[in-house]
Amino acid sequence: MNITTFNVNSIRARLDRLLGWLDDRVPDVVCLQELKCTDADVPRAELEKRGYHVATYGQKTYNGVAILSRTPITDVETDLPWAGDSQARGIAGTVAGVRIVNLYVVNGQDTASDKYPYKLEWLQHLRRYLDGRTAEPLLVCGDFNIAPADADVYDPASWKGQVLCTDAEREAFSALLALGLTDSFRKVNPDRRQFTWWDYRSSGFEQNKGVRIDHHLVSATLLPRVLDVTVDMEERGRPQASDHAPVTLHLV
DNA sequence: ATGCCACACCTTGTGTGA
Repeated sequence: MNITTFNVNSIRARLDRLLGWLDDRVPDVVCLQELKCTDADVPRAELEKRGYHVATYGQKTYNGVAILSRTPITDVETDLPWAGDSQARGIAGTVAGVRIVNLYVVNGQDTASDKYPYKLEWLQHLRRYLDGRTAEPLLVCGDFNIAPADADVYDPASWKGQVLCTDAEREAFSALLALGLTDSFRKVNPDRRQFTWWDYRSSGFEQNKGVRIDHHLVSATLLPRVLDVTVDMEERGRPQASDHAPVTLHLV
């Protein structure tokens, strides 16, 4: 079983690429972020035609998340991590006995922006939501907008103190792990320098100037099933690609 | 210090992303 997290940066603008990628890779489960459209505007029929069950939590213009699965998705939950959040950033569902929480974490824009304290508040709500849920086979994946360590950044000096890399964000990430979750990529590849997002500007991808911000966190009961985590660099290099690469967790 | 690119918006420039 494989589960991909992919920030598509607009499911409508990316539809041809997304469908081409699905036809090529035939993934079991796909967690999408940044749909940038309402549930009604999600091209559901195109996905279902390919054999996917589709659960969405959309929003106009910004945010929006979805889970696609070749087998049924049960117990779908939206409005994560708390009901008072007005932004569509979290959806959960159970697939083949694995509880999957798909997240589009707040970017934060800049430490001086109001969006930055909102990001930290959002992460606190996420921690509260996940607390007590890590005993089951749980996968928390998505675009975390946090590079957990300097090893996850192409130029740590230039990123120091910048949003995605601040101490407060990294502490919030560690606090999630402390609930009983493991950063599966780093567990499997302790020393590998691999990014998941590259800036569209200034040939970021061509120069491999990226950051690792898309993650698969697994609970202790799921960890023994982890085989590998791979980043689809080929897809990121294609014309009209998202600025994120699809990242796939391979389970036994 | 700014723009560099890409996307949505009932667009013709602005906000946001990371």
